[in-house]
Amino acid sequence: MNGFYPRKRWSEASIGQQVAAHLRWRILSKDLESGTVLSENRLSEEYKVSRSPIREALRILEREDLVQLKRMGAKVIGITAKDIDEIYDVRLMLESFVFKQLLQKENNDELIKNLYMILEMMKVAVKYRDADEFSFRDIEFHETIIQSIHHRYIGILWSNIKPVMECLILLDMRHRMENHHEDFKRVIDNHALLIQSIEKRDLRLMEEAFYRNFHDVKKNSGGLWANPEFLKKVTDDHG
Amino acid sequence: MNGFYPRKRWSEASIGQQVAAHLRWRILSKDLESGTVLSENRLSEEYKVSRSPIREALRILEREDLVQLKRMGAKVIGITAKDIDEIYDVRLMLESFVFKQLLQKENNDELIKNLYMILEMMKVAVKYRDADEFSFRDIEFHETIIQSIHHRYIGILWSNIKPVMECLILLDMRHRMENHHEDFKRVIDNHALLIQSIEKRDLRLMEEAFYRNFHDVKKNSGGLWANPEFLKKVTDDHG
DNA sequence: TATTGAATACTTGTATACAAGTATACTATC
DNA sequence: GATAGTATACTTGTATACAAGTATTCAATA
Repeated sequence: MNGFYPRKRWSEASIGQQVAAHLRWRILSKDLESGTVLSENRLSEEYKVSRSPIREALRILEREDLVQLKRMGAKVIGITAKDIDEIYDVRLMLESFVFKQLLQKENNDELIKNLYMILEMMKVAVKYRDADEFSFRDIEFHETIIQSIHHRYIGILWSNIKPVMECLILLDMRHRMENHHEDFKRVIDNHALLIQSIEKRDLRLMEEAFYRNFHDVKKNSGGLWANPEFLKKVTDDHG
Repeated sequence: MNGFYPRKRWSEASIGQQVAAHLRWRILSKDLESGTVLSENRLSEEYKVSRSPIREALRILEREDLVQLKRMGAKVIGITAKDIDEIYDVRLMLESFVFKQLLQKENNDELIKNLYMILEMMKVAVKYRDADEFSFRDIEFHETIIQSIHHRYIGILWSNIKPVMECLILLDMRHRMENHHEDFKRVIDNHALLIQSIEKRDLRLMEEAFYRNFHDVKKNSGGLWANPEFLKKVTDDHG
């Protein structure tokens, strides 16, 4: 398994949440193949905990559509290349919504300041080649935008896709940091562009920034999703 | 409490899901006031079941942001008038996204056929003054649109807001059926307009249909949200 | 009177026990 | 050999037991 998460305050989470995070990681990194059937008892033995937290974990993953709870065991659903495209689509949808709301506010200075600060931190993370730190800052960047309008249901929706995105970005960034370090400049630039679009209230610019990021992340560059081996695994999944 | 749900195959759901549905109803119908602290033990006694399903129920409601799980008890968050506005916003966002995807398909006949069928059923429900049936068909109508593009994460997001929307619509429609029966013609018309916009691939028409429905549902007509007494309760909540 | 401190009651998180249902494997029979 | 039927092992759903931690209450003391 790809080294799992950085131990980032997991200690204060319940065992169920920890197991969920671990299973999520295993599913998204293809350690657990799609179609695998998980039994509460076996997981209970494997993780050396009782069934209660295991059940909690499976419910969490069910909500994220990573497993399907059936009469007999929890079937791993996993994620395909198409799904990865789609989850980025959804984030774009959320941020477009937010952007339009921001246009109606007279003052977004606070948000812009925060975004620039996060951007600086992303640069530092690149400088020190810390893929994990970069990933978390990346997530924080987008979360900051999305939460800036204090829209309850937008927040709920975001919280629903966040864990999966976090895993995907971590996986991707770790891969890039190893193999395609030059990518990060482009990613940074795209984020800078995004801030500027908010500053200038320029919808076109925002869409361009998104389009570029979309392209850079998923197609033209050396991301994990462009890795034929990984992609094959990902594509075969739902076959 | 407002009569609760019609007993619609609840039997096959687990106790936890049933309790969650019941609590959701109590929260959204303001039977349980915002700020109330629920204890697993007390709920366990009240519903005459063990803590296991109660815990499951509370986790479900936490994901829907209806309660906040704290160290000591689960605090009811409830819902405000602003929240109701926002959840409709979010559904509009989802359906706009879907609409744009539908524009790229060459053939939406199947979807359109299904929508017309559901619309007919809504008319029948009105004719027989069955508010519950109407509500479920209404939900089904929108769900049919949203699921039509088979977009995994859009589906997940919808499943997240669906239970709350279902409750809200049920509450609202029951109220209208009693007090403002004439409203239903307008609602039907708006839905017909929405189908036509898909048929004609007319984005403007869709937005108009949405705008009308939005207005009819929440502002100009005799819905529950226009009921000063209920609205006061709703507004005071987060105070 | 105000404050400190201990006892108590209540909270959640986890482990375990039990019940009901399902798939599987094996045996007996045709 | 094929099939029907039963026994067994495994599954989830629910109930209960136990542990650790927190708020509250109430009394003793400054």
